[in-house]
This record gives sequence, structure tokens and C-alpha cells, in this order.
Amino acid sequence: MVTINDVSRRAGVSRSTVSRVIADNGYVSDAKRKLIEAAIAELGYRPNTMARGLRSNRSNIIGGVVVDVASPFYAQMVGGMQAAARAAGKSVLIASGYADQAAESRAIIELIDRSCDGLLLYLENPIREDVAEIIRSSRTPVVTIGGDEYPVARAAVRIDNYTGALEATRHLLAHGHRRIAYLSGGLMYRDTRDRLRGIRAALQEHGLALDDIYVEHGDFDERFGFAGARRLLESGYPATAIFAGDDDVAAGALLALKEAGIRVPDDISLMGFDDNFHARHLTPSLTTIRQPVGEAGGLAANLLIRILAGHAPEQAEITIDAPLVRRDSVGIAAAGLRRREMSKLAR
Amino acid sequence: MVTINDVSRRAGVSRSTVSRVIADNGYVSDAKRKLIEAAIAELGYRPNTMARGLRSNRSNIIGGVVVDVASPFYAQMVGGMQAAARAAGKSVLIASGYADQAAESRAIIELIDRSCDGLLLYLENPIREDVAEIIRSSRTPVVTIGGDEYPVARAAVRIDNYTGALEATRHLLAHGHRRIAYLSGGLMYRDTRDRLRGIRAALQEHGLALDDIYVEHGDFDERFGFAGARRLLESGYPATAIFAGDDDVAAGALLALKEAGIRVPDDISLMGFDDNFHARHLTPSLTTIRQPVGEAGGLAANLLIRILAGHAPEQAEITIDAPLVRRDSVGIAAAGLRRREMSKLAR
DNA sequence: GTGAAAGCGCTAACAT
DNA sequence: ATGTTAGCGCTTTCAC
Repeated sequence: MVTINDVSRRAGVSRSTVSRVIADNGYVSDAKRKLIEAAIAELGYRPNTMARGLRSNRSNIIGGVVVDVASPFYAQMVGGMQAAARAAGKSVLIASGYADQAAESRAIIELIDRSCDGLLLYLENPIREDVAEIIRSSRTPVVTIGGDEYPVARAAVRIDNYTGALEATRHLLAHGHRRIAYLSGGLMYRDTRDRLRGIRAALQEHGLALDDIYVEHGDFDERFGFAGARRLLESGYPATAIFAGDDDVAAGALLALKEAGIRVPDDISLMGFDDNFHARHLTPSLTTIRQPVGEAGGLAANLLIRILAGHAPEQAEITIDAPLVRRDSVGIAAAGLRRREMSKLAR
Repeated sequence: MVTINDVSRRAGVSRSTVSRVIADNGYVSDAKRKLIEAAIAELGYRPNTMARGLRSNRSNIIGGVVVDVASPFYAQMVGGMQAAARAAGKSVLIASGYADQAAESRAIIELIDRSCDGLLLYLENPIREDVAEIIRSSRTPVVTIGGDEYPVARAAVRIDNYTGALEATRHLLAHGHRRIAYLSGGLMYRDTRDRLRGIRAALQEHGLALDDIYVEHGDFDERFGFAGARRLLESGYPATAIFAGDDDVAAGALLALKEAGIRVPDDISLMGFDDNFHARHLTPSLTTIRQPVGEAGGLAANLLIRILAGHAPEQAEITIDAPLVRRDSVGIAAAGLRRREMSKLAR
């Protein structure tokens, strides 16, 4: 193994000087720098990251916690983080929190113990106080993505769920929909609450309130979409549009509607949220709100990199637009689900 | 910061004894172990991974290279790696190779420089000789997933593309299809060649050769599927089934067929490969071959963990089945694309 | 501008 | 079964 000693000997200088060259800090004369660079190239020297890390207390690794790397949504976010980190010569170590507070806590502690220079956190739970204390005492800067206010965060990237839901609802209203069914996520999530505010604001513009539409809460998954849509049909509520909590919920709802012989968007319109991987592939292709997750991951990483470089970011909170993506699942409001159509549901 | 010195002082033992407890190697009396564990808990001691790594030359980090973490296919693979690693108390550091030899080389070197204990490699290119030399001289064990034979690999996990394609083709043949169009991937990939062998074997069982069907090569993406399907329709070849190189290609082909007013599976059947995230969501849902990528990632990680623990794996090469997933896009062979249907294509 | 010296926190011979 | 000792490869004062 080639060490800094070999390089210094070969170049005829001291280790300190070599160190100054590879870490690019301190003054080194051009002549010696050239000599050292040549020695490095000839010997194929690559600095030992462990030794550097131990001594300097920096690893050039950024830690990231997402809900689950295996899911396309978070994979894209991780992709954004990695691209930004790579551009700054850093790597990203990822741990999954699985929307579970204990797992999230373990993930954070592990990343800190791995000497991550900073943390990118997408959590589904508040940070446990003992974990917050570990973060503080290790003086690890944190940038959060989405979610609540975290007291340990030095900066935050947020996706504008409020305006996203507002625009989605306006889009439905503009197509004449008044009887809307919202298959919402759980109220424990800030995203859910933000979206609900957006929906309320849009309804208000038409003199409507949240009570005037159909709202049901459940999980952000296909099963809820399927079951929720069936319950809606059975309820007799004459919906002309379903606004799904996310694209998975939309996919489930679509399935239930198809099974009941109800056509989208002819009989009922369907709006999603996320612009997930399959949104384009549904039939009809799904009109939805795009959450720019890759961009969010990249922005958060860049924010953290600035902080690590000693530049406090000029804005500690960045909010990204969640734009409407018009596809084929929303149309002009039909008469609403009529009794005849609902009768198809008879088991 | 709490160090091993603080713990040893608190417990009234030497640092070595504490080290033996945290590394769980060597003999320590029950009495002292209890004392030490108590001291660790009271002080909230967490070992410094850099110092351990520097001294012991092990990091408990496994390095993984995939084509692109941001894509659902590889995200699932990474998920499998992480789950297996976590169960063994290790983390996974991921780098993307973007199917580019220079990027793959950089990724591998970076992971080695980060003192990864071992490497999990899913590559699209041969390993450059200088990189192979770095791997060898660092004595880092490598487990590959898919792809070619890599001389540096200590073990390999492979997905049985041959049998997958064989079964897929048999399934089409069993449904009466004889005029099949295969929209294949590029011949530089081993996977492609394996699948072609599988198709040939299945055809042979019915007295057919590869020359008896329609084959076109392109990229593994939706665009190729769309363009390839259009070219097929224009060619006048009376296909009763399209076998797509993967599910993305299938999605593109499906779009082209729909635009041409050709129904699946009534007018033509469609077979995919991968069982990617959107396969279920297509209409009709896609009959395809499932590549168990999460499982492959997990098995590879476990193989590597065994090697790292000093147990040479009993089998250096594991092949996983790629089973047929029957959905709705394959039906009984119709008359084939007739002239009338092809005329719909007129621009 | 450069070198000498002192460790970062830990592990692994070796001795007992 | 436990302690003593000697570094791992690097960075960073501090002199000069």
C-alpha cells in the first residue's frame, strides 16, 4: 500500500507538504507541488480516507435518511442527492427509516457514527429527544426535506403541497366538478394537512367548504384507494371526481371503478398526487400533481454542501413548486354517479 | 466526546479489555464485561468508526455499484442489499455506474478508497484492467450480480434469463403464437444473448428457428418499444404476439398499438420482461417474466458477508429463477395483424 | 514556504 | 483473562 510517506520520500519533501497538496490548503511552491503531483501519479497514491477522517474529523460522506430506498419515489430523491454530492466530490450513505421512529432513530445514529459530515433527513416522525441530543452534541448539520419543523435542522427543503392541492382542486372545479371525493392520507402527516388547506382554499373560491365534499382518510397505498373508492360508490354520494391522496391511491381507485364498469373520465374524473412512476402508464393516463423529488433531494444536498463549506445559506427554507400535470383522467363533470351505475356494484 | 479511555477509566479496566467487549472478540470475564457494559451505557459511549477502521482495516461498510439508484429496478436491488447488510450489522454505500465504463471505474475506486470491506457489483461493462488491479491489490472481495464473467469476482449471483425467456416463449407458443416479434435489447449484453438462446430453444421444441420469427434490436426503453412496434406494423409481418425486451419496451409498444387501434390481447398478444413497477398498472396488465432483483441484491450481500466472515461460500455462483407472471396481455393467437388493421397506420 | 513533532481513537501482538 | 505497548496514515500546530 502506498502511503503519504512513500510520496514524500519520492518527491523529496516532508509529509506535511504532501498533505498540503492533497488537501489543497496552505502554501506550497509551484516547484514542489509539481514534484509531489508527479510522485503521486507515478506511485498511484490514493489517500487513506480512514486516516484522514480520524485526524480531521471529516469524511466527505453525507448521510441520508429516506423512508425506503427500494421505493421509486425515494429512489429518485436519493438519485438527486447523489448527483449533487458527486458534483461536490462527496458520497452519500443512505439508510432507510421505514416510517418507524425507532428505525429512523437508529438510522440517524448510525450515520452520525459513520462520521457523516452532515445529514439529509426525510422523516415521517418527530426526532426523538435523545437522538436530537446526539445530533447536537456531534455538531452535525442537518437539512430536512418535507415533513414537520425539526428543531435540529439548519435548513429545510419543502415541496409546496398547499399550492399543489390548491391547483389540483381548482383544475377540478374549472372542469365543473362540485361533488368531489377526496381520499386523503392520514392527518398525522404535515403533507396531508397542507393539502387539505389547499383544497379548502380552492373550494372557498367557489363558495364551498370542506364539509361540502366527501373526505375519507386512509393510508397512502393502492389498497386504500380500492377500498375507499368502493365505499364511495356504496355511499351513494354522487361524486363527479375523485381526488386521490397519491398516485398509488389513484391506481387502486381506478381499479375499483373499472371493476364497477365506471369509465374514467367519462363517468367520473380522477386526480392523483406525486406523478409517480406509473402515473403515465395508467389507462387513462393520470392527471396529477408532480412532486419534484429528485430536485428536492438535489437542492437539499446543495444546501448542506454550502453549510459544510461554511457558507450559511442565504435562505434556510426553500419551497419547491408542485405543478399540475394534465393528462387524460380529468374531464368535464358528468351528471355524477347515477343510481344505475351504482347498481353495478351489487354483489 | 466519549472515548474508549473514558470507558476504561470508569469501569476500572484497561482499554484493551473494553476493546475486546465492543469488538466481541477475545476472552473477557463476566464480571468485567458487566462493568464495562454498564460504563458504556452510563457514558453513552459509541465507538469511533474512523479510528476502528484505520486500525483494523475494516469498516463494516459494503460498497455497491448499480446502473442507477434512481431507477425503480435498481432501487429494489439496493433495498435487498441493505436489508441483508443491516441484518449483519453492516451498511451499504451505493454508487451509480450509469452503464458507462468510466463512471463504473470511478465508482469502484471510490468505494475501495472509502475502505469498503467488500463490493457488490452490477455492471454493464467489463472491468477495466487498471481497476481490476486496484481491486486485487486492495484484496477487496467482490460479488457480482448478473452480467458477464468477471475475473475479480469471488462469487456471482445470476438471474436465469435463459429459462425466463424459454418459459415466456413457451407460453406464447402454447397460446398458438407462431408469428412472434421479438423487440430485443442490444447484443453487447449477456442478458440479451441468454434470452435469445432461451427463445431459440423454445422455438426449436416446435420445429422453429430464430429466423422464423421477427427480431429487432434496440435499447431497453419505451422509445424503442414505440418505434419498434410501429416499424413492425409497417413491415407487414403478420405478428400475433410481441415479446418485448423489457417492460419499458412493452409499455412503448403498447402505446403504439393503442394508437393504431390494435387491441391487446385480442388482436395481438404482448409479453414483457422484468416485472417492473408499472407492469401491473398497464391496461391490459402485462404478462411478463419477473426478475427478482431485490432477492438478487440480498443473496449477493449475504454471499459477500459470508466471504467477509472467512467462510468461502459453498457455491460461488447462484442462479435465481425468473418466473412467468401471467396477467392479461397474452391471449390465444388471433389471425395476425391483417391488412385492414395495418391500414389504420396510414399517416 | 517548509519540516518536525504530536497525536486523532482505536486494535492487536505480546507479555504476564 | 487482562494489561502494556506500539503503531494504523494522516493533519495540524508550531517553529524556523
